[in-house]
Amino acid sequence: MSGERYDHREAEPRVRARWAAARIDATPDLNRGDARPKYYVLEMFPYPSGRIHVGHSRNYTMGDVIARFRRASGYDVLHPMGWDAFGLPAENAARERGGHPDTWTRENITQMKQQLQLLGIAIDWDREFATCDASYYRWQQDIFLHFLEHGLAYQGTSKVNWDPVDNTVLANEQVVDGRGWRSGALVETRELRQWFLRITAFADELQDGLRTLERWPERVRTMQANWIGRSRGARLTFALDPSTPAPAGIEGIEVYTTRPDTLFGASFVACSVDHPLIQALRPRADLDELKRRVDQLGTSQEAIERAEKLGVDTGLRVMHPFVAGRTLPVYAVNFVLMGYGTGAIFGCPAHDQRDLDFARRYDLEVLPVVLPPGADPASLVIGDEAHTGDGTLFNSDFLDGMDPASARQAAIARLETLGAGQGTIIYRLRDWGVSRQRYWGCPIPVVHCGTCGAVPVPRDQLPVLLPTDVSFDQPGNPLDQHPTWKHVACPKCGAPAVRETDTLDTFVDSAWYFARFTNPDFEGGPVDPVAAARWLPVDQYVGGIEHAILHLLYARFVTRAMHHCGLIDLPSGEPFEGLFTQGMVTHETFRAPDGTWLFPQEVEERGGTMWRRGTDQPVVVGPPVKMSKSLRNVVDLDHFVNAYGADVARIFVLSDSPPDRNVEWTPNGVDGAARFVQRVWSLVADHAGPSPLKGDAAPDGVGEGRALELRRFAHRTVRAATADIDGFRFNKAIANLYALVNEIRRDGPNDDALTWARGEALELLLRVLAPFAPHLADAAWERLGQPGLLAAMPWPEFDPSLATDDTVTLPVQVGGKKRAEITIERGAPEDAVIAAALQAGDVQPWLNGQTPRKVIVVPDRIVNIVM
RNA sequence: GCGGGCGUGGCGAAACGGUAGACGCAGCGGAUUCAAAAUCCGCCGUAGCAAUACAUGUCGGUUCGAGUCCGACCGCCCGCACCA
Repeated sequence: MSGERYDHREAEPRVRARWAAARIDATPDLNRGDARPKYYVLEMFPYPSGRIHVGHSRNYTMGDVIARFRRASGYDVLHPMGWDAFGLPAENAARERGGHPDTWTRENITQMKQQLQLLGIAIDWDREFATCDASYYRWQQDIFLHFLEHGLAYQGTSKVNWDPVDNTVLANEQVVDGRGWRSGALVETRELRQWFLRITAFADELQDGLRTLERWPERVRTMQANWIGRSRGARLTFALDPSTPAPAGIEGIEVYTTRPDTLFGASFVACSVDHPLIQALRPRADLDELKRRVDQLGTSQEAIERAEKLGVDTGLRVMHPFVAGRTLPVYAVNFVLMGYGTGAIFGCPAHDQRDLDFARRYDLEVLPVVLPPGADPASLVIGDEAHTGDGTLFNSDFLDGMDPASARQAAIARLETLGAGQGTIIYRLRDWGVSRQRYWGCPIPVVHCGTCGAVPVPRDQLPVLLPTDVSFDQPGNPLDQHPTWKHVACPKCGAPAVRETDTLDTFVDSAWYFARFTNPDFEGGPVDPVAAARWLPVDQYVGGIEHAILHLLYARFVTRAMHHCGLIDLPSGEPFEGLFTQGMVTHETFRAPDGTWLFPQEVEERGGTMWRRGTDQPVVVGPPVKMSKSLRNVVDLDHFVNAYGADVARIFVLSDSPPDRNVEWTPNGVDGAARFVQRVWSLVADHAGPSPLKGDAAPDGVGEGRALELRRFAHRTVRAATADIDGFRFNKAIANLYALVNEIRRDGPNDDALTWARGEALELLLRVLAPFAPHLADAAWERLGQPGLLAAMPWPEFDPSLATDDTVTLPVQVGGKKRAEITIERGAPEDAVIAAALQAGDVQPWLNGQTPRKVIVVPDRIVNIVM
């Protein structure tokens, strides 16, 4: 043992310099003759929020492992990086600390880029851009104009959270318990003119396309399908009962339902407080009060749905379409939204939980019409739970005896005959409101003219640049308050007009950046058709599960819309062929007696409990949660890399936990990874004697004994670890490498054969380790005197004859419990396996001398003797 | 509230429906050391001297065989359209 230590402070920068000189991160030239199959790896680009911590590193490390693995496996790899740089936090920072959002953002980008480089992530930085670069958002404005021309962008109105004290629109995140986060004022709801993108035009395609995404997690596809929410149902109109007083001009209420089969169980009709009928009845004290309460909930769906179900009886009644003389009360309620369906529903309490809760509260009739299987129609009582499952229709006239699915058809047919309604398909998905009343975003390229209306900014006048001289000392949108910026001549008639002061939702920025990466300098349009055709779709996209719905759906939509406008040629419309959703890095939280959060380096353990470092203050330790600056449970990347090295961070965040699950950052786990690095190094430093690494021929004896065992183990490890990387089981790949290190270190005869086998195993180890711990692997390669860079070498191959054993050990079960093991030739015929199993000594006592009823043999896996 | 997911030793985990606990951490014992750190070797689900029994959030089901499939429940996590 030489005792030589691996010095990451010396090795990591040196190895990175060698990579840089060899340009291992460069994207291969499109036009070269010997192009290989392409592979586009992309991590969701980050919001430049400040310094990164070790928690951020996991996403990029995973992408880097994939990129390095694919590069070695013979692909032309594109692995770019950029910055999702517009958004609220920069504006908040400007308001709180002064300065300009642009300055704050650029400083963060500089820092984060350095830190990513420190981690050794092999990114082609030549393609870097930030969404706040005018050279990027200029093309986004161009895309917006195309959408406008194709009817995919339009103006409408929608509700926003309004802070009456700050006179500003609040994000849902900025509404805390119904109050503005800064002012504390009760939030109001306002209806504003806004820009929308017509995502609903692609609802069917977006839903159907999910079926083709075979390399997406099933749960993400399910969530998106539910979000789009295509449903078949019926629109029908309940005619107002002429004997009740109705507002002039309103003769009926149109509702949408997915359950026309339950129409005979209807006991009320419920309208949104914003429904035209309810508006026509106002002002009226009880309705006004309900409207006020609804408005105070804000616009978030969660708040609305969690609120207690409330309603006001309008006093109006409507007539049942199927039953002459039967009328239903009409309520205004707080749980029906104007934006979904027709803004009105009929309630069938027996078969819908929400309707049942409402009916119980207001003492409305509960009439079951679907009889659960096996239930008795005479004694069936609906308690606190609605029956939403299958059954047989009863109490339902012409539908009696049908199952719900047929009853739906029959009810729709009858409605259509009566002229009272028709079958239809609707979507839960709403058009995408992209207007934001904020400064730090992409300006919407439109001018509002008193005579010409909304006029697109001519293409030759793009980009509409954000003004830099803005002030954040007053609330509201700085663009709106800017003294000159918005005042321009109408592009059409030349009369004085004003610019649109709304900017685009930052989800628009991230909905097409992956396409721009294929040629970020292209001047002929948003996307270079040649480069996009070469590189798209992204072969492997990596990011957090929190983006399962919105970001991914918007990107799928924009890709289709761009294809529709001829901006991109991607008939599938699917930008991401493979998707992997990674888990977060978590850490315990620490809290001082006075309630302030403490950084991990501010606490220490003494006598089994945690104390504030150097004091006698006890520390409250909280459970591990996602690393975040606000809770201070973060480990700074620069400090960590200085102390342990980038590779220890890389190994740690990928070992221990499956990549799609969270991993808890612990000091002990870090030490384990650091120990592994040193073990690898000592194997390298101590390697001497005959070795394939020096070109020595295999000595006699490598085909037997320990040498053969080690060779088999090493080749098996390459096979398993390769499959693990390919299948995103990075934790298992690393566990296999740990096991290989243990195996190389195991005692054995001190002979040339084993020494040579160790050299072979060491080479295979380093080559498979290279994507995970690239600095260590290349430094070790150099230390072994090998020429060139591991980072540029092809992926190692294993010898199938060594990776497969010719005997297998089978467990023998009796009655499903393991009683013995037999070792037998791989692929032995079934009767030989049965004979060996029945003769096994440990099996005999369990047979009691009887003949088994049955013996189940799973070839090369298991034997089960059934008595 | 609605939609989606997860739950296995003291801890992170592994396990094509086929030997539950690979690999790592912690712990325990030993070697080395004047001593400690580091390093190395061994043990390590629970009960039991052992044979064995019991163990994958809880309860039930399918199967020769269930951590894995099905149903109900409990707990935690993600999303809910203006955080990114």
